[in-house]
Amino acid sequence: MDLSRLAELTPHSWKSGRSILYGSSSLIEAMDEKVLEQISNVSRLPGLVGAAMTMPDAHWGYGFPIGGVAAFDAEQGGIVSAGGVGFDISCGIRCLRTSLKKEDLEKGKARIAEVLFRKIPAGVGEGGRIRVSSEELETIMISGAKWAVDSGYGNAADLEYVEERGRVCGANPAFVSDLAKKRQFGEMGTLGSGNHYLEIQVVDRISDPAAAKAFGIEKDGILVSIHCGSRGFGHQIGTDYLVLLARAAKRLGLSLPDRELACAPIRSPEGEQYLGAMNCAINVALANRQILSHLAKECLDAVFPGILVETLFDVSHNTCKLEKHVHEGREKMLHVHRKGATRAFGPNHPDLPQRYRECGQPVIIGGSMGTGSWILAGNEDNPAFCSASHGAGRAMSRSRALRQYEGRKIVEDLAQRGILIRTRSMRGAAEEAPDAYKDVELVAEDTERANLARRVAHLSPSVCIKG
DNA sequence: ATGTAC
Repeated sequence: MDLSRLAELTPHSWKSGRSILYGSSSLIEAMDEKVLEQISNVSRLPGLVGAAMTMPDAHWGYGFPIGGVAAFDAEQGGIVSAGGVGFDISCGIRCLRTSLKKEDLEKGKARIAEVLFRKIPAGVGEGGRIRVSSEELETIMISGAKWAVDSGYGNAADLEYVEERGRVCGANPAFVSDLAKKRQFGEMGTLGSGNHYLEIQVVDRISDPAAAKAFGIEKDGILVSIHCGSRGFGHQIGTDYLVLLARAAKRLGLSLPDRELACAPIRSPEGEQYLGAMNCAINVALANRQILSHLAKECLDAVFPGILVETLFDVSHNTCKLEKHVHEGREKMLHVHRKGATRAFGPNHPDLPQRYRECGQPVIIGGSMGTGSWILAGNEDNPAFCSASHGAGRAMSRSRALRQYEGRKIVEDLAQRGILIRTRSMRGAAEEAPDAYKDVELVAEDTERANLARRVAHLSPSVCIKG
């Protein structure tokens, strides 16, 4: 991206019209011009409050850039957009802390890789062993991770450390198509494909000891991170509502800068229907990660008997949420779209569990396959409607990565470095090559320098089950 | 992201 088109606000934020791009000049320069074009389009949608923003890990997406944040006010004709949430609704990361230490893991590393690979359903169309009835699915849509806990997957203590305590309000199954429901019956408790993974990680650097203590992590400790979403269910809702919202925009005469930005006023039948369906998908994703956490725990217990596994936190990064924010000195209820962006509540936020009230919400930046990840903590004066980066962010398209890399070689190279990848798709491994992503170190550093969140601990991968 | 593509 050509920096001369942007006004430098700070060394880590750049402005163009009503858009703000967060990140240092090197990350912004490396971004596709499309990111600026897309976020500028978003900034012209009705009812936007403040600026449309991109996080340091942003890249080109469908309509909205991935790494995009935009808040809309229903009282000012604000809109909701399916492209502003993404197809994988409520995709996110569940992070588990364990009582295991680095040296204990080494002894059982190959074994846990095999057990996880056998037990965690992963890959395109890979169904799980769990079958739910249509009545159960209705309950899942309303109760999210709470349904999973009530059904024996995990325990109530987990829910305390899941965004919205495992269940969002406003879910309305009546607005979900039969096709979306049908696609989910066999997919509860499955990882999916693409950038999804289940990874065992070693805490190898602590940069904020106080927050690390609150998060219950220490150097050489072992964490498990599960990155996945709402599978075919959310995808189908996204597909269904792109059509419906485009029709609504046309009917209401909204002029859209890009047809991929199909949207409708929050206060319109279609807007309300989308939000009702999207909230069902959030709950499905939260239930999915709860089940997967339980399965992972069973695997860990089989290989490391007596291991303690607790939920550190569960963050979604593809959502639209109604939240209270202070803008220009006034309190407002806003619909905040975060597409490939993590919510990052700061210290003293009333929605945080007591344990994290003082240090702020755990913010997870999931790295690419074989590279590191970061855990950060939310700041009280976050400038982006309490949002932060969600991952390394792609630097290269999937098709280009596929041309450039060979999956098997990527997996072998990582094995040489002691990182065990288990996948059913070598094509996926090529698409997910570490170098097809931005440098997660730069993303985490810029996230901190832009005041979006502050770094707490660096994690390095040890075992990774890829979708 | 996706029972991977109108």
